[in-house]
Amino acid sequence: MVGTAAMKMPVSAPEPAAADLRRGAVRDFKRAAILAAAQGIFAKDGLEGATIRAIAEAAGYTAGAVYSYYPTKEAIYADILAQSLVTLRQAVDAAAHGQGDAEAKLRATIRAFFDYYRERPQELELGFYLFQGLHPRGLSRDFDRALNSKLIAVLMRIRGAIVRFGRLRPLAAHRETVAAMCHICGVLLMTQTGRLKTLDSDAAMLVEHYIEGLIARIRPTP
Amino acid sequence: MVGTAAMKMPVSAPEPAAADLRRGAVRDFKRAAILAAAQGIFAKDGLEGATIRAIAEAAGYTAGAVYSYYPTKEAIYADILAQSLVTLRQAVDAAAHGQGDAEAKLRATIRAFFDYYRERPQELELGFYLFQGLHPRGLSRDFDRALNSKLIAVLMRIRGAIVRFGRLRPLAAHRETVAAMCHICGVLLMTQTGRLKTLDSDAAMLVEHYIEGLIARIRPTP
Amino acid sequence: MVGTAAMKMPVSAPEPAAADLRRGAVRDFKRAAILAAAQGIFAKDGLEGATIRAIAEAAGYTAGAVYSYYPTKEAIYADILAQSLVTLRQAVDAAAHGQGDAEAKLRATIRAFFDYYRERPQELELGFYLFQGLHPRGLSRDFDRALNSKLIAVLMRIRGAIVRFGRLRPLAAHRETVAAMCHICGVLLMTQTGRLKTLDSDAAMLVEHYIEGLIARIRPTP
Amino acid sequence: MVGTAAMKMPVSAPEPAAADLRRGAVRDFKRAAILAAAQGIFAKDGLEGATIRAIAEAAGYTAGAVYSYYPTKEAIYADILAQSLVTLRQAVDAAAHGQGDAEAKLRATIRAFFDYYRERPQELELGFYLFQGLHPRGLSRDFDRALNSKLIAVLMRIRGAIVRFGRLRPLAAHRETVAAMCHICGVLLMTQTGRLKTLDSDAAMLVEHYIEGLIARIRPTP
DNA sequence: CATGAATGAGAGTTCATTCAT
DNA sequence: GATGAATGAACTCTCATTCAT
Repeated sequence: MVGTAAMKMPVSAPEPAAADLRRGAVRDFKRAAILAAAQGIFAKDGLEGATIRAIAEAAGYTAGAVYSYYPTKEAIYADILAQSLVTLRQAVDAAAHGQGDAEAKLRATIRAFFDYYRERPQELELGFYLFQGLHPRGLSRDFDRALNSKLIAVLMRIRGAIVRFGRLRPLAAHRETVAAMCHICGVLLMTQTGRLKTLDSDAAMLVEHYIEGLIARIRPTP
Repeated sequence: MVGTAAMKMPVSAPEPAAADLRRGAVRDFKRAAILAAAQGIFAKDGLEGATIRAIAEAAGYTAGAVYSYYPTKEAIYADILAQSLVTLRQAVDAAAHGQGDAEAKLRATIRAFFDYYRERPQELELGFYLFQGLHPRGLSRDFDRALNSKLIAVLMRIRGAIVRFGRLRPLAAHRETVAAMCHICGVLLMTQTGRLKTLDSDAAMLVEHYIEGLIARIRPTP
Repeated sequence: MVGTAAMKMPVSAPEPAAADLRRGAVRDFKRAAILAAAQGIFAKDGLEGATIRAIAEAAGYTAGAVYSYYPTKEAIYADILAQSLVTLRQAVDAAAHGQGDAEAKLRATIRAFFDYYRERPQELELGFYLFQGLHPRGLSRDFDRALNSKLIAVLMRIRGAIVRFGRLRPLAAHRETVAAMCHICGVLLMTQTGRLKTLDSDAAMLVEHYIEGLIARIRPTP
Repeated sequence: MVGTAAMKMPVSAPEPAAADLRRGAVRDFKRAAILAAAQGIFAKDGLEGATIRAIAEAAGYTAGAVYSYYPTKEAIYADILAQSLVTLRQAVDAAAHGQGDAEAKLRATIRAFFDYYRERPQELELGFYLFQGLHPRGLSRDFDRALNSKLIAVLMRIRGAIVRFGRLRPLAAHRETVAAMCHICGVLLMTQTGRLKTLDSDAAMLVEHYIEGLIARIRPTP
């Protein structure tokens, strides 16, 4: 019977499947190691300043070895960015999930967006490279679309929180969503580039200030 | 007298001082030509994508000639940025100058900041390169300071307009100033990188929206 | 007996000798598969343009596996060439065999030489690579000798046909043989490289023309 | 007056023009040096085996320097080939020019073609690379055409000699021309690749033999 | 025997920069 | 001051080959 046979399986021919699984896992692991190394190098040296050799070395490989995991320097970059946006969305989701009422959810959502990048300056920097690196010969059109859809997924969370709290009409909700993203990104930009420190301002405080303004502006009148 | 000296100039052996002046003027002129060419190339190809050869060619020179005017590719970049910030400040000044009351001045100041870069995407892009290109092996510490002081000069204009309109205390005024700059920069970032277009939003409208909120927030109670 | 051994083979633990035989046969089969794949790749990409990976893939293997059958890329190439020359000789033999008198045999022999390569541009191309690729770090001296002996075997067929028809003395026969080969090779060279097409000439007609001249030249006077 | 001014020219501003001339000559000289070095390397290592570094070194330069003379490895190769064909035509012309009657001119023309390459095995080898290297991704279509026209120019010389001697009709003359070229090329091919030596034949004798046959075949009947 | 990871050498090409003229 | 030649280091990417599994 199938059951019996299945129980025997581990005995007679278990290794191929198990070996394949293991091999796949090892491969994924190494790929991730390269990715991690690349993230550091990219953040340190920029999209063009980074070299495959540096990435490989940081991951404990020779340059050639990297090419069995990624066909191109840009492909590594693309992978990092895509994963980053997914993690960001998860972070935003998780933050909102732990809150009670709509106002708390809205606050948490925006804060999560900000905190995510504040805690990961490397990923922020990577994003900035993209922001400007697009025209030259940035990633492919396909990748650009995939990226945008991931970014929009995050924005939808913010928008949802705004609508649930403020009961705004679609257009107004959209405007507030985009404005919030712009503001946060602006603050992050200034923080990351060291301009804010010089100006003796605290990024987190600015974000709180913005949230207060937003809440006050869209709070539904009873 | 100046007149006499000037009339002698064209002849044959001008006064040493006059010759120096002329030579200096010619030199400045050529320098400016290189700068203008570089601005186009940098904006088109990025900080690392741009080559000295391309810049030189665009300016009608050979690569070697550029080195008589700038010791380094980065130095050219630095010069462009510095000049850009000066022009920005002048633009902001001019905008506020043409207005009547404090509210109009405040609106005009913020709009001028935004418009300046909206109309000069090249200079904005250049700024972005700086924002992230600083760590790698960006410009020298001295240049960084010079840059900051120029940026602060611009911010002082915004701050002044806010104070004159809102009569805020120093701390609050500072916070609103920085927040405004962050917001504008965020909007510009999103515009420039094409993210806003996708999101179907209008940059100018976002700015107006922000100005409304700001005015409402800090309008002195009668 | 062979029969007994053969019947035992499929079962489980065959006689060592039989197992060796089978293993050898399987090995030869796989070797041939790699050879066939390599022939296509070599012809398509050239001797240096071809990669072991491409050959392996075309044969359904990975690069590493190829090394179980051939120690070197050049060795594969050498094997292809050797087999090609054997097939050529067989083709020439077969063509002459089907003919009646000496004149017909001579015509058929030369035509067969020409037709063989005209119908197999890949093998011709391979030969050209050899013709020039020899010096660089071409095949070993041993292989070169083996190759020559195979080529001479073919020439002996042509020589035989010439002698049987023309009753020439050895020296004259030799000269005509070599001249014929040169002529055919020249025509093939021009055809293969596309020079003849441009010159609006027909390869086959040229060969026939040459055969006519040869026959006329050496026909024994009655 | 213009005349006077012109006579003064050498005095006042002669150097620019002279310097330019000299500079141009020096450049041409260096270019030629690189070409000569490249010819050796290409002949030794083949079209793909040759490296820019090797060529540069043989010419006493660094790799980068070569690129200010040729944009590409293929461009060097193309230049060599083009020049070779021009020289070949000149050699053929010169040979025929020194002869008296039509028969001597025909003999001299064909011999010149053969001798040219026999004395320049490097150039012959280069040509063979082309003959086969065309399909892969050989030189550009434009270059291929330019090459063919040069080759045809040579053939026209042979054809002219044949017509003047044999008074053949166009079609027959064309056929004999192409056949002669094929034959010579075939002999050269066998010589160059070392096959003839093994076969104990003398290339020059083969060519003479062919010429005899040709002359006998097309000699106008009185 | 076959795989796939990994190496290490090397190729073409580009460029900032230097320097003699 | 301007040129153009030249250097030398670097980069991305490719591949034959080896070897543990």
